[in-house]
Amino acid sequence: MDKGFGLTLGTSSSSLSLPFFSSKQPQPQPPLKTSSKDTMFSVLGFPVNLSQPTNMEEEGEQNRIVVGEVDFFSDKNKSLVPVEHDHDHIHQHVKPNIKKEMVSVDEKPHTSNLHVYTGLQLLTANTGIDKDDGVSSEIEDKRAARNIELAQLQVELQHMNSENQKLKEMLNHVSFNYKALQMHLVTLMQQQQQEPRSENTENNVVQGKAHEEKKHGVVEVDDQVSNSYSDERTRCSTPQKDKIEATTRDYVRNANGKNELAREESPNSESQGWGLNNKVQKMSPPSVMDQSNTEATMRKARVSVRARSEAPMITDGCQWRKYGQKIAKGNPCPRGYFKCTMIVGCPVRKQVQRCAEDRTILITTYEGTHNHPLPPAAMAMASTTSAAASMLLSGSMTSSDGILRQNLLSRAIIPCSSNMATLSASTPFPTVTLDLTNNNTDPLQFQRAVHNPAPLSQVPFLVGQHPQNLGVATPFAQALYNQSKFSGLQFSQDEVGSSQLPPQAPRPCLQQQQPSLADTVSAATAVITADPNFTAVLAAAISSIMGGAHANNNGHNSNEDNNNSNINNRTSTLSSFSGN
DNA sequence: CGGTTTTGACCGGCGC
DNA sequence: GCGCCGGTCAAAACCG
Repeated sequence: MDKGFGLTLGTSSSSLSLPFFSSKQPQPQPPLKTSSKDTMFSVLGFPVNLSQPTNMEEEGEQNRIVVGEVDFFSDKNKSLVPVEHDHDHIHQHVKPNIKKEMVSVDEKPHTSNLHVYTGLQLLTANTGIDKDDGVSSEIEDKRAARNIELAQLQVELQHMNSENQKLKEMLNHVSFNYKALQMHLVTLMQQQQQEPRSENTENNVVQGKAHEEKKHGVVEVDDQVSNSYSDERTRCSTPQKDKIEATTRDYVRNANGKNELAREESPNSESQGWGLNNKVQKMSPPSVMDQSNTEATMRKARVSVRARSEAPMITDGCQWRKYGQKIAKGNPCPRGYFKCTMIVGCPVRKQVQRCAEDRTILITTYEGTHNHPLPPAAMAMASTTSAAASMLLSGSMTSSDGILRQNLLSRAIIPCSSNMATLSASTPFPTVTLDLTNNNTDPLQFQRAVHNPAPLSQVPFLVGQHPQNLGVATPFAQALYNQSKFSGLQFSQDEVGSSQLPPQAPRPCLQQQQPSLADTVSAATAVITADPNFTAVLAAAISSIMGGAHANNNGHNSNEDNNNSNINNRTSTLSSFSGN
């Protein structure tokens, strides 16, 4: 049964005075009225009163619509089409109005003729007018599907909006926590500045040493970190005169415009970014020694990387300036000294020297933490060295749990710990040595070769028999992998060419593994990142370290700060790692 | 010409 | 106290 629906188009005050025509025959139209049965809505901007079935007429397969005195029908496309009998009339009297109103409709955001027709369709559905016509029902199905799709999109949009809102809230929460922690840190620092350093003074008395960084003109106070190492790395006390002289020298050099020297002469300048007054620190040693001492220790902590490279220096993304070269004892190869020149005042330095036993091995030792933003290419290595240094320090506490935590982290990062990297607390500076050469089966051996003193203790640190696993599973390894990519070393034959190697040079073991290494690295990355437990385990390990650091560094908020910052470093590296 | 490298000198720690 | 050694400085040389 064909059913149409009648529409009465009118204004709020009166019906449209449009000539009436009908496809069939003119029928008297009732005046615009709104009854309880009527449904008012808008078509093309006109208020439309749906009054059924008074104006409904039979129109074959088409839906007959009577708009005011104008008779319309809805064609297959649901377009409102006046009946064709009087086109001139339509064009003359109706079409202009319709066009005008359609334009006005289209100009409305999110409003279109489709909506109008959809409204009609919905009205059709709401009014219970069925169309059992096959074509119309097909169209209806399509439109229904479209409506469903639209509804789904709207739901999805709402969902995304709510999710976005949640993310905003999370961001605000994190920002708030960050600010709160920052405030807490500042408060603790201020409190500590006011407290007498009785604890460390007692330590100094007990040890009979008041450690002073003579060259820096700053007293270095022993803390747990320095206690944990041999006395080799502690400095004998010097009279106040030396400090004054050193400080005076700094100021003289400052007057000479040697900014770099001024920075170099004072490790405290590393704290300038934290808003601490360099001069005040020099003049009031006890109050700020925790941070300066920690930073000094951080600067002393080193990360040594062994990698095969024919290049004079591996590319790690940072800019370096060579400031010296020495022939070290026991190694005919000169050792180059480099400073980071990314910004003036960056405390990071590195030493580059070829291994005496195997000159294809390049030993790069990093020292310090960058105090400036790093390019992405340098991020991995910088965060790795920083994390390594802080890990070294956090694990070097006097309490045994330092080692415990260290192992925990290492095992969390690399479950199958082995001998790829070693940690030495016996050298003058605590050093983490990472071997990428895959040559040494005995890390202690090369450790002794690199560091003259025999290790008092070697903490089995990270890493697997398989450097492939190392390559991505740790921040270290990620950085090393990147580093090798940067320097074009062993990990890919395509990236640097093996032509850099002298023909007579024996192929490194790792290089023989090159073809499979990159693939293995990718596979390992996929496997590890696919493991949901990995992040959890790592987070637990970091939390453990942080908790332990808090316990151990009770009252030593500079260490806490370092730990926090380094946790950030680890996290950033982890993020980049996870992003692979 | 400005930045970088080279290289001899210098400094401080440490062992004898 | 002296010498050795690692690390740094700074003037000169070099380079783009």
